[in-house]
Amino acid sequence: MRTERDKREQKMKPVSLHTVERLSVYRRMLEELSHEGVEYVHSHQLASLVGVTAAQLRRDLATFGSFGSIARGYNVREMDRTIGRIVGTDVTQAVALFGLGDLGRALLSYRGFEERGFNVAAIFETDPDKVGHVFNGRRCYGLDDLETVIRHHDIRIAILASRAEGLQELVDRVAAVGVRAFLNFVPKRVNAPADGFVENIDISAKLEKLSFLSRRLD
Amino acid sequence: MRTERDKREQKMKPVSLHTVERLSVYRRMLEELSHEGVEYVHSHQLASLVGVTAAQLRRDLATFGSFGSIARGYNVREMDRTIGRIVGTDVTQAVALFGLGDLGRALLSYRGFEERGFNVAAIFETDPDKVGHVFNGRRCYGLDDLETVIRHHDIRIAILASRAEGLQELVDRVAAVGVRAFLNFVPKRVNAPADGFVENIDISAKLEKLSFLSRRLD
DNA sequence: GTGATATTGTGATTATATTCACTACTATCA
DNA sequence: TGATAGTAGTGAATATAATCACAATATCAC
Repeated sequence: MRTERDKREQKMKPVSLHTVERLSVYRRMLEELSHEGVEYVHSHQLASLVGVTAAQLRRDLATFGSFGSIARGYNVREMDRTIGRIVGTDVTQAVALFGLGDLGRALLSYRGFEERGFNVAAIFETDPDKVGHVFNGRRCYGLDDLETVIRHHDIRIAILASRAEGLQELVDRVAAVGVRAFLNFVPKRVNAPADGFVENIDISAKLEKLSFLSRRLD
Repeated sequence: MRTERDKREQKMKPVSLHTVERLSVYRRMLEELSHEGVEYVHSHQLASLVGVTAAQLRRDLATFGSFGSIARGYNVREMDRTIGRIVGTDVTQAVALFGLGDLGRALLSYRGFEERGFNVAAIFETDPDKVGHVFNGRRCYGLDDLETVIRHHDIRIAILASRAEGLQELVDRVAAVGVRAFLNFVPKRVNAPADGFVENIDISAKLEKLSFLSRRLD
């Protein structure tokens, strides 16, 4: 049998995830330029600013259409908005934070969420001392309320900053309510639910990579 | 024409950075297995646990030699040690943390550093209220002492969690004292110094990637 | 207007990463 | 001991990503 998803992905042009990640990088630089009052930018300028080749930048953008004008380059503000539309941050999305330890607290005061249209609508914790209180203007719930709160706020993305124990079970339970995207800070492998995605942020792995690279020069 | 760099890289076997990143993932799972008392593991078992193909796992390991035994698989503890030796975490390395805001504080209490042989030997801050004090057992210095402290502790890796302003200048100054590896949490592009490496941890980019992916299903 | 210039978007090419598929082998057990 | 089942390591094939290089064309100076 062929699922709905198969059919859709067959029709849909495959997009490189490398490209999608770079869009965010371009976008940040575009906003910096916009802030400086720059109106138009050429591919080789922007590319050099973010450290990629001009050809790659053009190819990345061409994946989604044709946005530049010959001999004038790309309109900074327009391209910023376009990328926002592509990645889907043109409308605010509700996210839930799981775990309010040191990392969770740091994430709560991370301004990048709102800047990019992500609204931390709820916090979940197992610690009864935290449940029921409000942190940085966000209410902290116990896991009993999980389904209700996620549905009520229409949560789209879950940020995992909890303990490693029971993480997979938590993910599965959250996925069952309809959440498909998980940003995982916990140094523990989780399987993505069906039709879902897990992105891992692995500090140790990055550190070990750096260690490997710098050792190589000696 | 053949450049100096070409010659050097020809001698040195090129190693895929994808492979290096996966080594860390394998390693974490190996430690979990070791903790559970597992002595030997087959490529397809370990591969399925971490979500890669068995062929890829074997290829990754084969980059660095031949560690498994036919029909018995890989010795869990030995492979763990081997990976440690490859990435260079068999000896403790001193790292410095730049910036003691919310994120910096969270990183200070992140146990992954010590677990992987990284010792946060010093903190640097511009806020005079913090300079001179001790946080989580680590002394906080002002930028005046930068060169002295880095040399004294033989700092190898810099973790960037400061403000975006003046980041490039900071990196260049730190690189001038011999630090070649930078782990950048600041949402701002930095150019790697000559013979140096910058690894970015970009939370917004990961979020936008998730947003893109989950939107795609609708 | 018009020609000179410079840039985008893209087909063709190259480089890199992953997977396939098989060989040589080793532990196990009859 | 010898047959068997099943695995690691790897050359070959495939898939994916990055780069090259150029045709088409918009802008601008005059």
